[in-house]
Amino acid sequence: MKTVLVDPDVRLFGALADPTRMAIVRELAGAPEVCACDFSTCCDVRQPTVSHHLRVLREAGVIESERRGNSIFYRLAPAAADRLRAFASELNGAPQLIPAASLRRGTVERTSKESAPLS
Amino acid sequence: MKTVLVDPDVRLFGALADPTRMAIVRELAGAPEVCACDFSTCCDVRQPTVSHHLRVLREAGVIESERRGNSIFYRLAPAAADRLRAFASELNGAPQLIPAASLRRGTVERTSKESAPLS
DNA sequence: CCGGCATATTGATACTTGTCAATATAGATT
DNA sequence: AATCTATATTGACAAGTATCAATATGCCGG
Repeated sequence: MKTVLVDPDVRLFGALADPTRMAIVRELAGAPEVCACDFSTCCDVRQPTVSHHLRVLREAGVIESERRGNSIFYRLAPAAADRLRAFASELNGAPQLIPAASLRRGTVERTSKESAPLS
Repeated sequence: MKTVLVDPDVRLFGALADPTRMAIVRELAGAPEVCACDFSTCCDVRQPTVSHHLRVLREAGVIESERRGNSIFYRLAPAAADRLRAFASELNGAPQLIPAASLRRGTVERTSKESAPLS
């Protein structure tokens, strides 16, 4: 499997980038845990499809599973929300090497040819 | 286009669920803005592919663009990180209707047949 | 150990998507 | 206007994925 070749963040976002899986995740966000058998109804897909999506979510680290008797219960992985927040911080908490203001004045070089000031 | 039919969050995660787009986003996280012409080199794809990915990211609300002369400069949309954090809160800040402890004691009913206590 | 229930896997199919070469569009410069 | 540079669009193709029916596996109760 390519499983290990993909960036964990890309993996995480890929897991959340499907309407059925989003429905599963939102269902899990509203309860401490949910039996696998309950997703089929709420997501309007057949059982094998549910099973497939649960696997994707689990392998991406979004959910955790626990067998109890015949049933398997799923819950959100505690780390999932943290990983999202960490990525969010990566976005706007970035080390600002060059102050945006100086760029606006055209006082620093650019990698591209264009160097006109901002409109 | 189905454009408007898809959940905005699914759209957002879909935009981040590709290694090339992730590279673009990370590049943008390290600088106030980047010229479109610079992504082709850093992401090792041809210009039309870069253009395609930039469109996906823009339509998902991840990035903003601004034309300046011949070039077009891109930067991260300020709201992007906030949306990620909001979703993260949706995950673990969920309204806990039933205290997890009572479930653990088996004092409430479940939608499924299984009702054995957690291991 | 057998039948029944819950979940997983397989195989097939339709749809989506990432990529590129070729071409089009838009702005700037001469 | 002609042309150059930068970006976008188109069309084609390969690869990936979501879905299902059919089937397999695993667990429990008799």
